[in-house]
Amino acid sequence: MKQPCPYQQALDLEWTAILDISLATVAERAGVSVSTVSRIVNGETRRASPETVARVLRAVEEVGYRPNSVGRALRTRQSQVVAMLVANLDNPVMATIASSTEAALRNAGYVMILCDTHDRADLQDEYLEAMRSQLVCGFVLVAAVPSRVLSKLCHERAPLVFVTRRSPHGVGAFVGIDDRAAGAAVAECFVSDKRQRLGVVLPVHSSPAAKARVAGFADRLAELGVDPRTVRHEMGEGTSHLDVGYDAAHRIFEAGPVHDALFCLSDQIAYGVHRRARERGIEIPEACSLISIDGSPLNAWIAPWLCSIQIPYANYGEEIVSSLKCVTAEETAEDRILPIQMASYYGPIAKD
Amino acid sequence: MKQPCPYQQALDLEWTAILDISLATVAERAGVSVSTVSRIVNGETRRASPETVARVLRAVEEVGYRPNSVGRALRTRQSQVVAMLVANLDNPVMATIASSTEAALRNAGYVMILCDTHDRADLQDEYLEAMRSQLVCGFVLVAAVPSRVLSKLCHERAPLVFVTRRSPHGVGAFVGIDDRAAGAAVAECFVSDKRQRLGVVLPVHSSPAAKARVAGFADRLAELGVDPRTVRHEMGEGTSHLDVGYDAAHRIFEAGPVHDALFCLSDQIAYGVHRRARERGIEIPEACSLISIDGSPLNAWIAPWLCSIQIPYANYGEEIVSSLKCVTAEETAEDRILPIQMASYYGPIAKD
DNA sequence: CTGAAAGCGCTTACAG
DNA sequence: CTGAAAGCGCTTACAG
Repeated sequence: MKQPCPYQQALDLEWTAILDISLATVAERAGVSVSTVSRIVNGETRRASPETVARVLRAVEEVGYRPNSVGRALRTRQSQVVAMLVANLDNPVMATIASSTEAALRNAGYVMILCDTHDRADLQDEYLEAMRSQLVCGFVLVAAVPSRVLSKLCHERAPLVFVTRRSPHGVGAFVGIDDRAAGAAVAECFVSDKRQRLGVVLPVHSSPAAKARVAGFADRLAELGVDPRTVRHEMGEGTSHLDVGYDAAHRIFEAGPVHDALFCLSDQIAYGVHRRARERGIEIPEACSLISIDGSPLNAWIAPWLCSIQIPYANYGEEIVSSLKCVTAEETAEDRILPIQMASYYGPIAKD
Repeated sequence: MKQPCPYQQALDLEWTAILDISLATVAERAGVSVSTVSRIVNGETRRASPETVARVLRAVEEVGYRPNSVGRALRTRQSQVVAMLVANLDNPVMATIASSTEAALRNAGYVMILCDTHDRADLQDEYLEAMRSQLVCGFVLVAAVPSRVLSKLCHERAPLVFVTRRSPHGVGAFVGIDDRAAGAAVAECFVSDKRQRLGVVLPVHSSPAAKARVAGFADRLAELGVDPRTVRHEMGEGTSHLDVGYDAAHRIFEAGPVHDALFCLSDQIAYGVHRRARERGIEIPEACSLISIDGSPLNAWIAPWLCSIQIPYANYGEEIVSSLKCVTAEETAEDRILPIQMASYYGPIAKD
């Protein structure tokens, strides 16, 4: 039988000792069994007499009882912890998704373990194993890469939600946008702006999502009567998209402003292109307009020269959590495709 | 006695069932007791015969055993999880700190639960309670506010590390910069640039750290022969520092460019001021130079007009983890004051 | 060198 | 309406 360690015995050195206010402590104080206390603190109040309920709740109050999540997790074989694996936390887009997911999880009663996989399959696997051993109740993967453990989890029908990039192993829920449509929207913009000498700036190694954006762009251009073969595709090297844009633009601007419009696959790429243009003395957007995808709120403040398709990253959190609830309940979660919106160049704030 | 559930019995519906590869499974396979397996997987190999060790390790390999962190945490009353409470994840500074801390924790064998307190004392308390019930082995608080539970933890000598802002209750380790020195560095800049009509842009509600920056600025100005009373202090309203800068600059620029240099307490405030200047047609930095504190790497890309004291946020993670190790080991952790560095306006990248 | 046993805090059939 | 008991997976004195 457990010997509850009374409050006073807590050593200065053992700060966790104070958590020794367990069900047993409450039970002893209320003069009932731990079973009864457990039921009552879990809201199973109708199966107990009103007096007992009152007595237990008072005891809970008096000793300041807080349930131990670890004990419960071990018993139920499931915690209230969700694992969030992100390819690159330094990327503001992923940081925004992480932030909104954290808030949505909290509202739903969960907490989030956040892991940065640095886009590496080995780290992703390491984290997936570690998270499973934490008995997490679900996995959220932002921009996942294919990997051994991930494939295993997919086949075990683990509760997985993929964000931004679809499951590399075919199974799992998805939250994101219609990447082809986003590319198409950019094409429409260029054509309605009567831009003639078009270019696309993309990373050397691009994900399926990135490829879909480019394909949607090209297809819509063709539909609008522009031969996609006249469009220049310039790939940039670099770990961050900032570098990618900067690197690609180096070649693009070599011969001066021969292009009058560039499709940048992300805001960060556009920032990189812009820096190069600045250093080359090319006016943006006058000499060459830039359209990207992301629509960071920061653009209104420090990148007013950028036109960007807006992706509602701040709303991803609640969609992710809804999706997670579906997959946890073994329901087949349909894809959640969020709406995108064209953003214009930024003038003064409206209220001004 | 436990009945290990063999691999094959795992239902499709119960994906966690696969974790039923426990010490008992390994023990059975290796023909030894769980005690022995436990010791060996924990590296206690010299107390066992070489043959046993080999047999156990082979069994571990064969069944694909991974220790269950929850079982261990319950038993040892301590997990390998660290709680990170951040005042505002949307703030890029805090996102960078979170990101670097995640990496440092991983290298040290920990994982991080990330919580966004939105600068609210009630949420901070809620999270602190929840994290304690997860048996986290330490707390990292970025820009903590005073609160009931935090005060309790401080007095219990819980393993606490405070980042950016010192402990509001006096006890706990600290990682950050010398805020007075940062303010003083800005003052030196202004004086050596021969700026005459100075201003400070700060939030209406400023933390002790913010006040220290302003005080350091004023004191150094006085030492350099500038009467601090000639400096205008303009406070801006807003939840984000972007709004703060934008709001304050509305009044600052009302009468045109009467100031030739503004000290912005953070990069975000500077962005807000810059947007207002742009809308007013005031040239930055020609008509009015801006110096801020933070030195975000993004400045080089999209805010070349900004001069900013650089704080090494990307190095905070390892300092935080070192500090955490001290406080966990009950050593008295001294403050860790990181060096700051003046950043200049950004020209082309050097290699270019 | 190895194992039986106790127990971390919790939940949940089951019996009464 | 309530409680005794088993057990989640692990660690760790203790005995042999």
